[in-house]
Amino acid sequence: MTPLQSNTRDKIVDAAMELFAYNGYGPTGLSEIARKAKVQQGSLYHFFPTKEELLAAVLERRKVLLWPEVLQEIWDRFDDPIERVFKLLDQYRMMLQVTEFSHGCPIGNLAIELTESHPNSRRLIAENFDNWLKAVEQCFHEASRRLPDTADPRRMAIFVLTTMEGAVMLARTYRDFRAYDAAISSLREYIEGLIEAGTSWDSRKKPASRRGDRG
Amino acid sequence: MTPLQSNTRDKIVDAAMELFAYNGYGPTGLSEIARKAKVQQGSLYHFFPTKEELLAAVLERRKVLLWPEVLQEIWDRFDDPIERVFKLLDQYRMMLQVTEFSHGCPIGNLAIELTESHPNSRRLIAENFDNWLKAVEQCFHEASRRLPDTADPRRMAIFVLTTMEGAVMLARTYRDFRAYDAAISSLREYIEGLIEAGTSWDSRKKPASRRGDRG
DNA sequence: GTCTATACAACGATAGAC
DNA sequence: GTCTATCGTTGTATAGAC
Repeated sequence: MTPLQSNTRDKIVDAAMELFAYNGYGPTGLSEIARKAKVQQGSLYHFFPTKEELLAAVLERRKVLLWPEVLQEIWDRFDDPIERVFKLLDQYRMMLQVTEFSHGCPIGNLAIELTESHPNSRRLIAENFDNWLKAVEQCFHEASRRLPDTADPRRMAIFVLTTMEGAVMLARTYRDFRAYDAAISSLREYIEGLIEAGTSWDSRKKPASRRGDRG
Repeated sequence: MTPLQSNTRDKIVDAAMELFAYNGYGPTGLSEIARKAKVQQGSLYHFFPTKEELLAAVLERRKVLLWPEVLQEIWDRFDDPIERVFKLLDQYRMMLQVTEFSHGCPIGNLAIELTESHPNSRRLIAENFDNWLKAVEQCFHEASRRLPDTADPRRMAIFVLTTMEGAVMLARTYRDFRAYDAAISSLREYIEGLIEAGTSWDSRKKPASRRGDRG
């Protein structure tokens, strides 16, 4: 009912968001969140009766931040949709490098930690993945002129996401980029293979369907 | 110095292994482990002075179990190395199905939970990945006659692992197999594309026979 | 809406009898 | 090597004054 959003609430969500990404949800104590947010622990319970409601607010905020904090700069700087996808993968690589492998994918981390034990949060995690997938799917949709008719933008987006999540997991485990770079280069090979197939025997594409498929 | 391995120790490691896979390392209490193993909590500290030493024993045991519990049956039933890889991926799918998405990859879970906070265990987790990668790499090495010379078995194995880990993560989050199946089908498309490339412009490669042993 | 004090449970780890 | 009792800490959540 208050017309103005309380600043305290935002500080709490921001602090929790960072700590959940860094330490995980379970290991992060509410007192730690209050300390980092520089609010009193009582305020915390004023806005979020339970820890899991705070988690929900964090996951809602992550959904909002996908565009301004993850995609926007890349989308502004690069117009080519395929390039956008690989710049996005570069960005996760840079994040690993800058943080010395201490930050992984904040959504992927919570997915593994919480899907089983916190069914309510599972849905919000899925929505975060959904939005990410939609953005990447849109890239492949926009590049469809270069791709075979059989190429499925949604399926390609899923492949990009699974590769990224797996690659981040291995980079953090090995604390180097060998596996990460290997996975991304295979993904690139796959997508460039599709582009080749899409432009070679189909260079004047899109008028309608044509035969000529595999074999 | 005891010539005979204590049975109590094994019971503890087995119970801990299962609970760590199911609930994670942090959320699993030592009393819970003792209860499940049906030993007294004192015994636990007799064999493992700290919880992290028990974790190390669990991760060492996972390394030992890779062959008999994950690979052997598939390797026995299927000779074709490419088929072995995809049957392995099928097996993770079946595990998800049988456990109703409650079990993911036990190593991947611990990787994300512990790489940052438990540097000592990180090395053992990496060794588990290494052994898995070696087994899959060996498959692609054995199939090299069907693959282009440029194909790198190690890099392909990494791609299989990242895809599997990402696919398991999404399956558990969505609690259905749409993303899992999409990712695996893209991976299959990638690998079959390599096989096509390997046999088309190179069909008389490597003197050995390579004629229909599929199925 | 802020702040202090505290209830109540669970945790990892330890001591010491047997 | 087994078992019980318990220490000291930390966790989430609450109560109630202001």
